[in-house]
Amino acid sequence: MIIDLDLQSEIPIYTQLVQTIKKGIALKELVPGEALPSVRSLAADLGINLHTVNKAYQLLKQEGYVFIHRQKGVVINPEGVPKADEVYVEKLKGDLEPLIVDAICRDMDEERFIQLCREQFKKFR
Amino acid sequence: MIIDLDLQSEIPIYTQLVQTIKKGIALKELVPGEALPSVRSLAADLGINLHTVNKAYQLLKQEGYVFIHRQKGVVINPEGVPKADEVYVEKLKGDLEPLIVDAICRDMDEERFIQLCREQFKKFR
DNA sequence: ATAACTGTTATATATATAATATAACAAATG
DNA sequence: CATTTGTTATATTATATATATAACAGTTAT
Repeated sequence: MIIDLDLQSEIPIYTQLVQTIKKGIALKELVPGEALPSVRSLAADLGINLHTVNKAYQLLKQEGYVFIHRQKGVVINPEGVPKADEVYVEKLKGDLEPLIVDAICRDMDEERFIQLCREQFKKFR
Repeated sequence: MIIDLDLQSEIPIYTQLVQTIKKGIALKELVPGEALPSVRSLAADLGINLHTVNKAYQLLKQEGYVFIHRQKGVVINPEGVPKADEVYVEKLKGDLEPLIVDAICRDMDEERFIQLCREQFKKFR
């Protein structure tokens, strides 16, 4: 799995890590039950601090993406990622709003916006 | 125009301000050519610092949402907000990706996602 | 003219976040 | 017994956020 970080980005490194791992799951490059590298080895591979990796893992755990076994390691949730529930949908609506507000202000057609979404979805099939 | 800020939010105040003003434009509560409050009066109304308001206005200016006349004031771009161009579309794709990655990981149906987008669009018609 | 108002610039401070550097701990594994 | 796991703790640096004051240079209204 390729993880290319942009250390100059305004997006925190741990956020980039979280997104990359989620993308790996969406692409099925990472499957339920699969072990992730230890915080130390991944940090060494990426040339970053182990606490930065740990923070990413903790966030993934909090969202139900991974299980963390104290003396074993980090594993993609064997049950699969928790399904979309009401809390998640409300959060998604809140995240979508500013994107759609921008699109409307810039006079982008609803159907064009939808088309962009469909193209993104297509990348994961 | 109602601006309710959440000072405890992890979202910076100036970002909340930018989003609220953009939403006002999308809802046509704010129209091209319309003057916005001065940095001082808006800051006083909201109980925040004038530099926080100024930062929001500068970002809106940078994105072409407003014009700032040095000794006159801030005005919604009379020409209207710049249309969606290629740069914008690329940025939108990048902003959509993490939302769609999450949706896919949580096994949300593409059509359900689209449906949520359409509902958001409906709020602005 | 003068006072009040505009955005702008400058300086300083306080707080929080992000990232790093070390070190040590407890439990499991080789 | 040494190594590896995540965890916890402490400290430091840098940056972002927000505030507080003050002053400046034009513009507008009185």
